[in-house]
Amino acid sequence: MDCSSWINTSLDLNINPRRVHEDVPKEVESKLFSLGMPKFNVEEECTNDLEEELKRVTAENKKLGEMLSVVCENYNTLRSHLMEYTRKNGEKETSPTSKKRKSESSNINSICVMGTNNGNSESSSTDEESCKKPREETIKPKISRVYVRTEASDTTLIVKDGYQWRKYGQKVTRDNPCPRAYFKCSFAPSCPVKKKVQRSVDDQSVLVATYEGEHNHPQASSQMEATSGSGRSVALASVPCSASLSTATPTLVTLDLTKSKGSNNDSKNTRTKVDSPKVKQVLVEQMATSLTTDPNFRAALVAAISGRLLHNY
DNA sequence: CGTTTTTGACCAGCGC
DNA sequence: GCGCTGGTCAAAAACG
Repeated sequence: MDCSSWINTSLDLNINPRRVHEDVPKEVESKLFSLGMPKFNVEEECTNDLEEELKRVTAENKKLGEMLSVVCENYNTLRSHLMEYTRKNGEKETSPTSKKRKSESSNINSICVMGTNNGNSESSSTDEESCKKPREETIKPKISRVYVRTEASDTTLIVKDGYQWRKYGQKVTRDNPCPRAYFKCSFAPSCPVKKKVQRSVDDQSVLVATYEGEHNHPQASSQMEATSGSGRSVALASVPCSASLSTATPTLVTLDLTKSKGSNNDSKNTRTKVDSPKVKQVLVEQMATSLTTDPNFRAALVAAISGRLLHNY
């Protein structure tokens, strides 16, 4: 259920800013201050207060972490119940209104991605069970359904799945006020695959993508990166999901995006999951979000910048 | 200028 | 046969 549970995109940076501060000479400190950066306060009378504050914040952080894990656990339990329920409902669904939908519902294979579609979402809760299997394995039935969590404010009906799609229609359906978008695979002219994307009636932050048919060509994403200038269908399938920060010295901060994906995680199981291009994409987006929102990463940036300045002067 | 998106029109299946 | 609905087409607009 929770993709973040099988691969941790948080870098868990262990930066100690105080150590940086102690190494900064006064002239650099004043230059940093003139650049608008906060002046490092190393006065002794503040140290005790700061340590107390640090302890308090650490304890609070720990408590919040425990609460978060409980909430995630409950969420995952509820989600598994929901998936089980929808799966059973799908089996019962034998009397749709139209002939086309009859054939559609006969062999729908639901996949719940529930990841961040656009990288803006802070949600780290994903469907682990469904993430375990790459879509290529579950596309055997002609029709499959994928659920993708997006920002509720995001009005686009774009589901990034590594393929290149051309929108050919949009329609408001009776049972859902949100419009349904129709896409054809545009990577290969002969590819018969179609995709319908519509927001869920129950939860409008969830996009429901219904795939019809099978691709008769390899996934476009890796070739797209190299050959096409069109950035409309962005996929980062080939980017390894590895980032590391060296904190051995306060002056060195390294983002290692060149590591092979295998070296990132010992778990064989996890590696299999990461091999799915869709999962990779979600991971990369989650990692980008983690980086930009992680206060530790910001602290590391400050350390790196101050360290660089220290070297220059 | 080529490609993609938008959107109104059209078509086919279904229920009454 | 008629109306409703979902799906597709294609011309125009938008975009890079």
